[in-house]
Amino acid sequence: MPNAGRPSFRPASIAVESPDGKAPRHKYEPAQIEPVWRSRWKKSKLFEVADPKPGELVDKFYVLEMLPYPSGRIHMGHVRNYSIGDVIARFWRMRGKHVLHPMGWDAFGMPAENAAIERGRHPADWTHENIATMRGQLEPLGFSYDWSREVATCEPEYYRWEQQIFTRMLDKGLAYKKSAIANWCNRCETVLANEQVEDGRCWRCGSEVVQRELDQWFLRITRYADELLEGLEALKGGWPDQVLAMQRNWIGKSSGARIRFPLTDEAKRVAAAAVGPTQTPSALLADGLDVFTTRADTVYGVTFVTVAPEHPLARAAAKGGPNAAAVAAFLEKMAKVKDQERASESAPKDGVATGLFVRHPLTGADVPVWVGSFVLMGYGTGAVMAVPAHDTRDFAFARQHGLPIKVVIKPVEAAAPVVAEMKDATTEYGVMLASGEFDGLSSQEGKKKVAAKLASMKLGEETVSYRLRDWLVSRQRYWGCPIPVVYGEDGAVLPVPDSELPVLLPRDVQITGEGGSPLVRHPTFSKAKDPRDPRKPARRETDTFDTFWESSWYYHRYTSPHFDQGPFDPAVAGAWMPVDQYIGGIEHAVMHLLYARFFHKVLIDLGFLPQGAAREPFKALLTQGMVTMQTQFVNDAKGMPVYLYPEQVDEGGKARAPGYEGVAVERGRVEKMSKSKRNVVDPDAMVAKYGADTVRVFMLFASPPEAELIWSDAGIEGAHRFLARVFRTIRDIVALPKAPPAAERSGDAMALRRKLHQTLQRVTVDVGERQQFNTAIAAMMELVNELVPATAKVQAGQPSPGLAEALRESAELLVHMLSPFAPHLADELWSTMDGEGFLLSRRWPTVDEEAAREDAIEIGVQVNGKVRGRIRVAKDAPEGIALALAREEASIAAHLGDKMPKKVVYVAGRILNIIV
RNA sequence: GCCGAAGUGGCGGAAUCGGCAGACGCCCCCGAUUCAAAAUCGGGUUCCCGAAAGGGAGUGUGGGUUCAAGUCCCACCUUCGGCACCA
Repeated sequence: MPNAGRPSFRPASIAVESPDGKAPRHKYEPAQIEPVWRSRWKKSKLFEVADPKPGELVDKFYVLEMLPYPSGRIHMGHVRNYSIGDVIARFWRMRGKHVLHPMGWDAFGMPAENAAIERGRHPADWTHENIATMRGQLEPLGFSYDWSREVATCEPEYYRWEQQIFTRMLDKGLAYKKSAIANWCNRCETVLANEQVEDGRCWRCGSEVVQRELDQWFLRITRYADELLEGLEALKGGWPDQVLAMQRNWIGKSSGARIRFPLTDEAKRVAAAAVGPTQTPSALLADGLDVFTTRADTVYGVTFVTVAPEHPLARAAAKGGPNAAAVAAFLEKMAKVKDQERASESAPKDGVATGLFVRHPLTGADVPVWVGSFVLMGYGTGAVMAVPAHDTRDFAFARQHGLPIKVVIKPVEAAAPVVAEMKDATTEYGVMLASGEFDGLSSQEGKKKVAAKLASMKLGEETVSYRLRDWLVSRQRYWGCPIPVVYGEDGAVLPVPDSELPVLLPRDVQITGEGGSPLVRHPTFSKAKDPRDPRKPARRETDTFDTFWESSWYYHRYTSPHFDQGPFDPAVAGAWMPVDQYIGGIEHAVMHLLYARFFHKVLIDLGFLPQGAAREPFKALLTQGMVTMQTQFVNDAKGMPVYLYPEQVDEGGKARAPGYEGVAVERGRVEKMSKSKRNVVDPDAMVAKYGADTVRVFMLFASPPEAELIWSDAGIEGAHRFLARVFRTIRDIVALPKAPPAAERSGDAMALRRKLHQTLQRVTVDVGERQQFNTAIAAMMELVNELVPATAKVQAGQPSPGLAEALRESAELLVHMLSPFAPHLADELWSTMDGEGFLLSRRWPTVDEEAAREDAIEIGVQVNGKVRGRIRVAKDAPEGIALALAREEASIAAHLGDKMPKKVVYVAGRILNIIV
């Protein structure tokens, strides 16, 4: 973009006369500078970006920060996230990219409902107020958002489209209903979120939480399991390896075999009796008990079979099996224990015998069926064949319950273990034994052959299993997007037709936290008409969507936020997508990012996006760490900690809180900033005190983006001092008398230019490639540390040809480099040097490689691996020269003595190591 | 428990590909400036021994590979993130 014709702006800062009447001084007053520049940016619509026109070749760059939940006030974690995003957005715009940088609100969610319960506020009012407050808090930080694209997900203009997407998913079989377990409080008659369960009790009334089955909506994300897994390959390099690993493990693909153990007659009878005459038996029990195993080679070592407490056979055994009472008691006990604890390896291997038997598919032997705490219904088939000799958990279970152990694998070059002497299972691959026709085969071979044999008997097959489960999207809550379905009198599940969308969330509800979802109790909401025949009544679905739904597609909506013919304009979305840089907390590494990836693929497959669109929505991902701070507390009469806000502690470490005045404050651990621990710093107060630029620079300087950031008041002072130093120094440079151009450059001038261009090089790489903003700022600090004495030298009139020009060049390049970090200050300083327009509209400066070049560098010289001195040599000096120089160095010669070097290791430009 | 990270001076951190540990900032100390203070400017600042020159130790712990390890390998400890209804 050419800069011609742009007006220059007047500086907003005012010169202050010093009281002694000497030269006017300039004081860095952010409060004077920042509002002026923000209003100039706004007036010129600097941050609004036009959509690429069809067919136009645009070098676009989509920078996206995870949209916030409007919880009430902005916290430092948001400020950090958005400061990182803003540096990236501004940097790439200066690099000539056409940048999209939007912001919005993830406005549905539980806290709004909790506020309604606790304070009687309507969730809609509470949410809208919070959005207004938080938008107001973001404004003074000077982020370069295109606010004309703002989105709030609780608006019908937004959620109507996710209703439409849902009906399309329903058509394709991607959405379905099945029974699932939820936390249930009998007293409040309501479903509880996991975080609302404290020690197995309801957080509100304290009564015991039970597991209850409900018919719920699921999305078939498992259909995309393979693609979600394989897609990770394409993200290598752009996404952190750790996130890719977490997603890979979450999907948890494992290859193995499904093996069917036929039921004995008695087991069949018990199973049939339990399901009753009208219901068909579960698919899991149709012709036998299916297990999933990755070790088909150990099938001859099966001594029992373990099923999950939720397994249909366990249920049946509890109702009518030979050991029904004990099984029923066990099932009741397990209903109160979370999967996480049940599956833990150190957990007791609780279990109970069902008294039922199945037949071994190859030997025909009767195998007892047990119910085990560690078997999870959600994985595989909810049943495992137990091979205690070769599986750690089965081994522990067998020992605990006195079940037989049978060795069927031996190491290749050792004898088979003796059962009586075994202390643990031997899980390594080896050679099969005591396995009939398979004896002598390797584990790898055996797995295939066993599976093939079972397949020929129609009692098994090779298969893959995923840890990933289908996504449960139903919530029995009010403040969410209504699921657009009605149920006909005949029980038919009927999607709401497009013409009747959106299904509006009614405003007139009673929110008490008791008696189930407010939508169920609403007088008219659930009363609907049958779309097939409007004369017939139908019952409307009262569940709402999981709020991960909204955040799974919002990044598309930003591309055409006002489009009213569909969720987004496919052409515009196609032009902007994929997101080039996504930035957010590491806590979203698995769920949000997996759901969003899934949605993006579904949107393409449903035709909402062009078929040829890139199948991964986020090309690059930056996961930032949390903002933490020391907690401080005093002890109350019972010795319990009473946490204090930072402002409740005076400099002497004494409390100022009511009731605890003057009490010595104890310092607790450093924890994530949270209201409950009161270790919070209000962004507003910091901006008021130091200015937005200082807050931004500190956030970026204090830690690398992916690491935890520990807030410190002293640290922010340092950031402020740096900016004040930049301000003063550049004003001093601008005020220098103009000298005629020097014909030659002094050593000082060359050294300064070298530092300048090396700094530009470092900042360019640190921001553009490494995304290490702390080191970029450190580099600029180093430059300023050299500008200060150089400026003083010129001010003092000491001759140094070319230095004044080098200083001017430095000032000019520095404001460009600094502008993504401290945009208000940079534009202000730019205006004092008669710069045109805004820095954001200018091009990022180019490194003068010649000026940056370093001819001689210092390298360390080691004697026997210990550094004994340093020499200054050319970067590519040959070994002979380096060695000769080293010998001349007294400190090195002293260590060498007259010993002959045994070996010399020389890496040019890095190290010289002499071994004697 | 499982999956993924992190651990470096008094503090936040730097060291980009195995090559000078501690860049930059904070704190603290000394000096200049000032009637004085703040601010600013200059200097010092890993620890131990030493007056100094210099020497020794040192990147969570224990081992290993290497001419050379904060960086690679093995084991362990501690802290943090996620674990499917918090977002």
